[in-house]
Amino acid sequence: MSDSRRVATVRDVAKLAGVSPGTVSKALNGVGQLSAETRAKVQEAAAALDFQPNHTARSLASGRTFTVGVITSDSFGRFTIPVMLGIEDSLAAGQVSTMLCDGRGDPVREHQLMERLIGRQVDGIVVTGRRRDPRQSLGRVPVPVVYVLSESLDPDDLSITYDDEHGTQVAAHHLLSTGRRHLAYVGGPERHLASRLRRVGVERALAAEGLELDPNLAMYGQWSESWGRSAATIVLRSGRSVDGIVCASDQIARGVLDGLREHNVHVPDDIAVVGFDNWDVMVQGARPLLTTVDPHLESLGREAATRLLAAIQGDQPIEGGMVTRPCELVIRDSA
Amino acid sequence: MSDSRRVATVRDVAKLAGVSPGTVSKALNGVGQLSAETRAKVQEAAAALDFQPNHTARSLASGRTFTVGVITSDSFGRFTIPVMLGIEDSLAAGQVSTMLCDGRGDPVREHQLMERLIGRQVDGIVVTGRRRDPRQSLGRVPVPVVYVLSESLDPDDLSITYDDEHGTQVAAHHLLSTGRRHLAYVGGPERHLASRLRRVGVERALAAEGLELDPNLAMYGQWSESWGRSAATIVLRSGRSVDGIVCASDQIARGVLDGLREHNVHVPDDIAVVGFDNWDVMVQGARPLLTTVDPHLESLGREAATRLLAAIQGDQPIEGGMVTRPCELVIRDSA
DNA sequence: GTGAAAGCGCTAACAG
DNA sequence: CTGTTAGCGCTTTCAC
Repeated sequence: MSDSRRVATVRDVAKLAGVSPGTVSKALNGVGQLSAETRAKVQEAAAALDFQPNHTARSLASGRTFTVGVITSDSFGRFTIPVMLGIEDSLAAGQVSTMLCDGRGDPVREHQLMERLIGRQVDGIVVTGRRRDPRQSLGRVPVPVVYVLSESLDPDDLSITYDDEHGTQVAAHHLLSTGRRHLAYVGGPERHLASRLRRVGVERALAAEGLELDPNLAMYGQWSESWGRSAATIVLRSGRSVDGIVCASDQIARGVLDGLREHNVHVPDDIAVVGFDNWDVMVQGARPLLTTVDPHLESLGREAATRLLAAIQGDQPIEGGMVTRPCELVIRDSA
Repeated sequence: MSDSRRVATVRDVAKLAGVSPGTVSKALNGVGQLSAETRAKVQEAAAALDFQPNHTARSLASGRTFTVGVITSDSFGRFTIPVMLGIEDSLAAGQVSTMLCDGRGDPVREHQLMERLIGRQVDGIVVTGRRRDPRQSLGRVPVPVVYVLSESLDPDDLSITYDDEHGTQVAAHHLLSTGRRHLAYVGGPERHLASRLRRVGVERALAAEGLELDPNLAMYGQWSESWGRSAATIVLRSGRSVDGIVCASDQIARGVLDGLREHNVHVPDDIAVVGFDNWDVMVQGARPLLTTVDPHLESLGREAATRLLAAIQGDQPIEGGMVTRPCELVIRDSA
């Protein structure tokens, strides 16, 4: 379906309202000083003509496109989505739209995307990625940039992320405070920063009670359910009387849960289990419902966008550094 | 980090190359007739100045923004992502970017988004949604529109989607061709078109062999794992000697698998199970690995974008109707 | 082949 | 308070 009537411009509105185009602009944008009367007259005319300002022309004249670019290395995946929702949430109010690009984790491609976004005159850029591992900086960019989730290796960039260590620390603390004493940690691959940081969190919580994490019960593996199942078996066969397991992801936790059930171990009575991510699909499918750590990705996105907006409007320039937000433990039935 | 050197314009390039701005435009865009020599000179100058054309200005002058809007009702969810990947895939070649908006399934909001996109002068719009259920048309829009996944109720719109019925038909056919005779169907909510169509597919496949789907073995429930678990129990308690189960989603299938395992039923030897979606997370976590139907969402997105591009370039106007693409059975270990 | 000129639709600076 | 005047950076006739 297509409608080819020519669309109204400021000139048409001006003519109908009996004023000049400049006045129309001021009236509709609420800038400058105008009599309430004129303003009303213009608004009426605009409404009558169903006037929609031409965004492109506005951008060219004002130098702002009211668009921010988002470059992700997560292929629009599970981590990017909540971050995007947060970004949109805080941008929508300012009538700012986003342009999502998938860098596929390739620095060269990311750089091209950045240049393309710059060519499109975006007002700012958010860079986000799969997981926590630090990433290369985009380098010099003529507009403000904020990194979310994956921190930039350049300390002059602003990175906003969550606190892995704190997340598992809270999880382990919960286990300890409900009487568990012998904890195990089931991580993802050791090469992933998140795996290592989350282990430290468990150790911290134990240390606070004068306890230690048995190195044999601190394991690295994959980010998968099947690794979780294997890990459950390993824990049970270890001969150690484990009564609580902190997992580095909900997927792993689900595997652990399944593994334990197959060995007729009752959760949470015999062993309590905590996950990480608060990923609804995993959490809801798990039996019992999974107690897990929520990194609040959406609010990270919201914060990134808010900072970016402030920088764009010139209120507050971006200053480099790491912002690390706490996680929250969501208690359900597994611990 | 920020770099405030003024960026080069066509005028700068023109001056350096010793030609006029108009010539620069022609040389860089490969239009009109120019001597190879001049063209080279201009390209050299552009490179020397690291010239990046201002997209906004180009849009204003040419009337095309090389941007298409995508309105989804799926909150950037699981169904939108593959579709988006497909769209990007086919658009990227033409240097076209996308603007993703979340309509949250609210027709009013969707309409606002559409107007906003039109205000931003997008060249075309793709409308996509959660699942298959038909949706209201956006109505009159001054640019080409293509609906993907959720078909438009207006037959004058072009809708591209996959064939639910065919999907489960292929699944059931596979079960029958490997010797199963007594099939059950575990659907999602009956109010969802997909649930009903997928049931029909199973019936068709059975009919082709002179068999029927026992109404007691055709069930509707939820799109969840826990419903799948319940359904497995129902099937086993039915007293019917079921040897194959077609599920309306991978999540349901996973639940069915878990339910069967708990009753010590062996899959696929005792009962074979097929899912729907080919959703990696579910498929990989399932035991045994799930045989399932792939609706090829990505290629639907690709096709939608290709059609849209053709319409934008004026090659081929959008004509209304439904395009329904077949699904593909992906055989793994559960059937 | 190439240059000059007009203009896309809007905003912004400056008069009045 | 409001109108006029210049552009924003590019494309695109149309002369030459």
